[in-house]
Amino acid sequence: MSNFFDKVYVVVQQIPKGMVMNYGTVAMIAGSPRCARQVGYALHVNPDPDTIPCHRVVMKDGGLSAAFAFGGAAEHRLRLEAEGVTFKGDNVDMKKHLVCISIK
DNA sequence: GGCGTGACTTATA
DNA sequence: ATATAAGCCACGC
Repeated sequence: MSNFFDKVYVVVQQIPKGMVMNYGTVAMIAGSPRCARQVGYALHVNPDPDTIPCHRVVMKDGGLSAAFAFGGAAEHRLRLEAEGVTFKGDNVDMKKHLVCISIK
C-alpha cells in the first residue's frame, strides 16, 4: 500500500460493480497520472486475481488491452455484461459506466 | 543509480 | 478515421 503497484490493486478493488475505470484514471488515483502502463503491468503480475477485477479496468476508449492476461476480450466482455455493463460496439459504454473520480 | 520492459496516452502523418 | 512514433514512469535486476 505504499508502492504505486499496491495502490493500483486497492483502487481496482474499489471500483464499484457494473462500472469501469481507465488505466489513466487508476494511475491518477494511485498518485501517478502518467503511469497508465504501470497500472497494466501491476495487473499483469496480478498477485490476487480473485480480488482484483482486472476486467473493470479499461483504456480511455473503453476498450480492453490487447494482452489481457485473464481470458481474453471475450471473457472481459462477459464479465462486465454479467455485472450490468453495456457495450458500445467493441468497447464499454464509458458514457454510462466509466467511473469519473477526481484526484481531490 | 542504470538498463530493460511494458495490460497506456498523446501526437503526427 | 487508422497507422505509426515517441513519451511517459514505475517495477525488477
